[in-house]
Amino acid sequence: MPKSPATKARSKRAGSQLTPGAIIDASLRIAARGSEDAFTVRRLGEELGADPTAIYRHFRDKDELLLSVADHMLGEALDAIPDGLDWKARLRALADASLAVALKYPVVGSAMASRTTRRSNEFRVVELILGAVLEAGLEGSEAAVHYRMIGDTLLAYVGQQAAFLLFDADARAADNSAWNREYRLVDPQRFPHITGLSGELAEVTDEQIFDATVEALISTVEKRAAAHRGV
Amino acid sequence: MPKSPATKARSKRAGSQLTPGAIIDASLRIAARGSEDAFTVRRLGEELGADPTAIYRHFRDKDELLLSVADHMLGEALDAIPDGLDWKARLRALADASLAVALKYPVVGSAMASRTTRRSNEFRVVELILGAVLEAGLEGSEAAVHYRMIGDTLLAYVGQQAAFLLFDADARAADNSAWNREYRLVDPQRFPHITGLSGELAEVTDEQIFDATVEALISTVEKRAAAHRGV
DNA sequence: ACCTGAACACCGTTCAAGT
DNA sequence: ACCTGAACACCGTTCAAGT
Repeated sequence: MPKSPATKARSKRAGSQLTPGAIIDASLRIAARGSEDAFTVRRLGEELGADPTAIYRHFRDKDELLLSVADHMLGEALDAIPDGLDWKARLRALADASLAVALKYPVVGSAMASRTTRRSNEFRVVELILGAVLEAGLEGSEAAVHYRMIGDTLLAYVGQQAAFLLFDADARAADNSAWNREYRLVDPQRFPHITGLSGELAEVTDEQIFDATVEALISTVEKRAAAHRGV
Repeated sequence: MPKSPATKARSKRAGSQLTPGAIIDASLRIAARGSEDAFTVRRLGEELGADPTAIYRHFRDKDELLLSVADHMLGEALDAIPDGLDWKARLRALADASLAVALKYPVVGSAMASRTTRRSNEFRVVELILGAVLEAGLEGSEAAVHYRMIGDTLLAYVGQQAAFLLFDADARAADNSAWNREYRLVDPQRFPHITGLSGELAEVTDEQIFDATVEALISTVEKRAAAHRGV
């Protein structure tokens, strides 16, 4: 496809037709390769067939590029959420889609865990969460605080999972097997609870943890809304 | 104090008495300077009065050093938790102490958000959380899953806050003022909830968000324990 | 107006050489 | 047995030079 006649005009001078969109697309392709391909300015230049420093004509620095890529990812997550869901199902769908997109592009997912893109798709996410907590029955500053609780917790958790994917295979394996190694060998006198639950601890899955966290956020909103109605 | 006669023997050859403990202490001093002092191998050599590469005689690589420093931080957090608290107060104290220590040494706090130190103080934290959820009334795999929910969520949240502290002042200011800038200028037709709550959103504090998150974790454990007793 | 490429000021880590 | 210091293979970014 890159060699078809239709694209000839765009490449008459190799790599000289850079646009912000083309740079973001190339960034997403590199990010999707996870830890196998470092997301560097030089690698990005290669992917674009241009000089590594050409991107500085379109983005102030790498951070601004990352924010734009992250906002693109939020858009991808939002587009995966179907219409017509009630507030709980909307929050669950947002959580699942956010995790999926962060694991798909882990370099960006982890780098953006403590940032705000302040771009259009982030506005859509905020509007979605606010709509959910308002539908649940929260109002005013209580709605605002609980939106932040949900947004920050989701972002942090999802970024944490993405960052873990970026460690080299050895470090990941060591962390994953810790429950079956270091935690099995712990002194039963000093750590009776760890010893007593070592089997159950080794069997907990990432899905169980994520589900429990999301349900904790949802049921907290529900509980606050019920308390509010009771007043 | 470093110049007292008692310490003379230790410094007859400048910087030649490195120990893992001295390297960890120097790391903590650098980390405590936050974004003002980069936590690099070269900077660490300076702080120790030794060649930058001397630390490789005591730690396999920088990651192993970071894990040791992080475990030291967990010890500092644990030592700040008083005895005799009930399970809810213990979890609240752990959350507060973890946040405090991560904000005190933000470089390490943010780098370790998705890691497991597998060292002694981490065992103590696990034992504390497991003890709390067991005291609340959870058992077996339910205790294990809820321990992971609390541990992972706290670590992720606290790491996110620490990472935010590391951005340069400009980026931090831009993120903090977003609620008073970008979010105020949003299209009221497309984003009615953001528009309606813009005042409340700008006033939410980090403390409110952290408290709401910790209470969400605690009340989820309480709710599950009550459901369990009901069976 | 945009792209190039040399250059700068950094990183973490290795390894032969010292003591 | 431990420390040194040159060296390597990287980073992001700047800036004068090209077109």
